[in-house]
Amino acid sequence: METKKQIVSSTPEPTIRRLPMYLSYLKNFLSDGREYISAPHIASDLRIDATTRTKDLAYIGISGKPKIGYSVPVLINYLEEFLGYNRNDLAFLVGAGNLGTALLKYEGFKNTGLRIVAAFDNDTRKIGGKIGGVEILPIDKLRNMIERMHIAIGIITTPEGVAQSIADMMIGWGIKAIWNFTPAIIKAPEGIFVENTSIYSNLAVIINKIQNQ
Amino acid sequence: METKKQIVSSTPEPTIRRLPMYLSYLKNFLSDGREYISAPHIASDLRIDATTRTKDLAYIGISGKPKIGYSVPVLINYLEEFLGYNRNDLAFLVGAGNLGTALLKYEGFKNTGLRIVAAFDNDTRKIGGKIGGVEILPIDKLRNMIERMHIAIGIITTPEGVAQSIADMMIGWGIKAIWNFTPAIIKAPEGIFVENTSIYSNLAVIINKIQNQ
DNA sequence: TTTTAATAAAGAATTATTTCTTTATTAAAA
DNA sequence: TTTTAATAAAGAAATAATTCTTTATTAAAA
Ligand SMILES: NC(=O)c1ccc[n+]([C@@H]2O[C@H](COP(=O)([O-])OP(=O)(O)OC[C@H]3O[C@@H](n4cnc5c(N)ncnc54)[C@H](O)[C@@H]3O)[C@@H](O)[C@H]2O)c1
Ligand SMILES: NC(=O)c1ccc[n+]([C@@H]2O[C@H](COP(=O)([O-])OP(=O)(O)OC[C@H]3O[C@@H](n4cnc5c(N)ncnc54)[C@H](O)[C@@H]3O)[C@@H](O)[C@H]2O)c1
Repeated sequence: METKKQIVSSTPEPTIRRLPMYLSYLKNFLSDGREYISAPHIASDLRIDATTRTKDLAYIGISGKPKIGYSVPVLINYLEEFLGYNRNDLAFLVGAGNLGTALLKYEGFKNTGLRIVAAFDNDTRKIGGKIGGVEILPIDKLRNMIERMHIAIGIITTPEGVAQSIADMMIGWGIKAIWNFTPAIIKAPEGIFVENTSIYSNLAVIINKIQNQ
Repeated sequence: METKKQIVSSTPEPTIRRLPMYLSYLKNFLSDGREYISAPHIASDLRIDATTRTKDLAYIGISGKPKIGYSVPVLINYLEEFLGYNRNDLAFLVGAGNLGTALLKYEGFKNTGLRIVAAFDNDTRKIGGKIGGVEILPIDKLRNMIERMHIAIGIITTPEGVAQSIADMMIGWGIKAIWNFTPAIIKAPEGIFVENTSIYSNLAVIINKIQNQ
């Protein structure tokens, strides 16, 4: 039987993961007052092959001028647009513990399009309080709130053991993407996107490098 | 001119990043009381191709039995050994703020080989105190402490702007690997390994997925 | 025993990503 | 102007990683 492969000409994931790095670098560069930057320049600073970088930027639809390079402010604009920093994506966070608190207090999200509009916990001592200006609500309000506010992104910072059940709830009530900070492997149906921020993966790479000198 | 390519037959990085996932999954599986597990079984649960998984496990030197699968306790042992969870790798953390505090309090590191033995900050209100049982020391003690304790791993959770200067210090005094949680791009000489845990990269992937439905 | 079916292992093919090479463009210098 | 050199863009090649295919192994069933 013949299967037709669907061609989804989208930006490669490695590219997407590199884009915030360019943005951080360029903002820094701009603060030095320089207006144009060239591919080889970025490449040598970032230790990425110049071609890779040129292609990354081509994906987001910006081109430079030979002999001159790219306009840094334009580049920054394009990157922010592509990364959705001009959008306003609302998210809920479940698990206002150590990590949850750090995320709720995190100033860095202000520059991105992400806004955590409420947090949920099952610890009565936390419920009713505010962290980083965000209210902590009882977990049984989650359903109503997701449905009412059409929240698309759910952040999970609960203990590993309850992560799947929280995810199931979120998905059931309409969340489209889950940002999972726990080591749990979240199972989700087709169409629901799960992104893991796994500190253990990073640690594994570090330890592996150290072991092999 | 001819250049001879050095063949470093090491475990691929994607594999290394997946290993902690297997470990988490298998520990969970073990708690159900089952002793053996097969490749297709893991594969379907983890939504990774069965071959990929078999190859991943082959890299860490474990083989299964046809018709039976792998012994879960043995698999767990091998994974923990490979990931260095039986080692005792000492680390320093610089920047005892929101994120630093979460990491210092994090119970999860206890199972891994990583031990954060001291934290450093330049905020006099924090210095002298303890977070998660770890002492907060003044930043100017960093040199002496790294040299005396032969610390190999440096964790950076300071504001982005000072990250490079902290890294330079760490490298100068003998740190071999830097775990950078800031969005800064850390420049380091050959031989010093820098691992970035970049929340922005994760966010970028999520937003990109949402934008393209 | 012999057969069967589940499974691991090895190898081949495919796909994705990066790096290298060539060509085209253009601002600045001659 | 014309030439030069820096650079982007396009295309080709190489590399890395994943997925598919075949073969070998082995415990359980017949
Ligand atoms: N602390 C870190 O630095 C860090 C780093 C990486 C990953 N993580 C992971 O993040 C998760 C949280 O870690 P932490 O250190 O913040 O733990 P924590 O115990 O401090 O926080 C967990 C929070 O979840 C709440 N909670 C528990 N069950 C709940 C439920 N059923 N519904 C709603 N809320 C519930 C708790 O009340 C608590 O506030 C863990 O899975 C951990 O592995 C933590
Ligand atoms: N908070 C989060 O959830 C989060 C998530 C991802 C990444 N980050 C990144 O982690 C870093 C820290 O974030 P945060 O929210 O914890 O910020 P924070 O301001 O709470 O913490 C920064 C800490 O660094 C200390 N510090 C500042 N300059 C220093 C110096 N020169 N030497 C030693 N210590 C110094 C400060 O005193 C403070 O304690 C930032 O770069 C941020 O982008 C934070």
